[in-house]
Amino acid sequence: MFIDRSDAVPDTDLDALQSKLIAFVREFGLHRPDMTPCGVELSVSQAHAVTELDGGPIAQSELGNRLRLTKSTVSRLVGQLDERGWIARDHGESSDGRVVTIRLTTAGSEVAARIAEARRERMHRLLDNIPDTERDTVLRALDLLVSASRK
Amino acid sequence: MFIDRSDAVPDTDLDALQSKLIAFVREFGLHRPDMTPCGVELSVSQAHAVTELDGGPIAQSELGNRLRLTKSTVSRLVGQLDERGWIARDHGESSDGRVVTIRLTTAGSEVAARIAEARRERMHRLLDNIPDTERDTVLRALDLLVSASRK
DNA sequence: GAAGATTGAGGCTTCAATCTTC
DNA sequence: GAAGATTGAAGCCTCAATCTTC
Repeated sequence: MFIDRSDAVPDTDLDALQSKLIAFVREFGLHRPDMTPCGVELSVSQAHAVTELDGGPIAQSELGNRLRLTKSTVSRLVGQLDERGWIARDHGESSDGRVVTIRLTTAGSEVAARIAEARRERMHRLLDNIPDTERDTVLRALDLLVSASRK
Repeated sequence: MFIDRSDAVPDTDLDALQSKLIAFVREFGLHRPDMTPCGVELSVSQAHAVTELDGGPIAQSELGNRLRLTKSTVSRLVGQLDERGWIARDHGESSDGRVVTIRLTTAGSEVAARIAEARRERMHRLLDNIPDTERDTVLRALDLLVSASRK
């Protein structure tokens, strides 16, 4: 009993995708969680969290869902952002007494703006190294990879 | 004094690339270094190392270069693989007494084969969710991203 | 009992300092 | 002094257990 894949993906494409994905992860430094992205003095997750919170206050659990992080990770992450004075924890926002709502402070919003600018800089450097005619290709390919990963 | 970018990349593309890249990192689980990839009981770096060593024996420093990992990380990584009996450290391979050569043991080669198969499975699931006509697009886009990251 | 949040223990990676060899 | 390798200290993330609230 075996799986028939004669009509599916050729092995050469599989090997190519593997090596290319690994190469990209390494080159872009995605295997360094505590690396300061874009030259800003914070971790990758802290940057993602602040960016996400810049869209408005959300529940701590929801932040975890969007960042794909565990409850414990989010708890400590939020604690760090709180110590830095970048976020505030509201405990009476929801009718549910268990949920903690996170919102950006004024200082936090300023950090979010700096992060956005720094990250835009890095993306700029990246896109500058890609031919104009290929940029749409890259953007669409990332869309395909994201949606394919979700399934 | 400001930078003129009228002929460069539009901001909409920058924002798009940012969010797409972040989304891909999260969806594909790239922010979890110790996650067992492809269902195999080892870390991401261990899997990468074994895969790299499957091409033949190399110096420990060279392994670090290919994996984009620090000397200390590689030292501990190699130590773990040695404890598991998957690699062997030769110390007289090179004429240089400082260099340590790493080679896969028989057990290590078997692990490499299992990893390759498991990763191929995952890539297969990923590619199956991408339309046939778009697969070349994705592969070329990854090439562009890797080379653009290197510069 | 289930869900949101927190805390303790352990793994992965980095930086800095140290040792050995060149 | 420079380069390869190792060890100590610290940050980030996960799992498991615990507490609170529903």
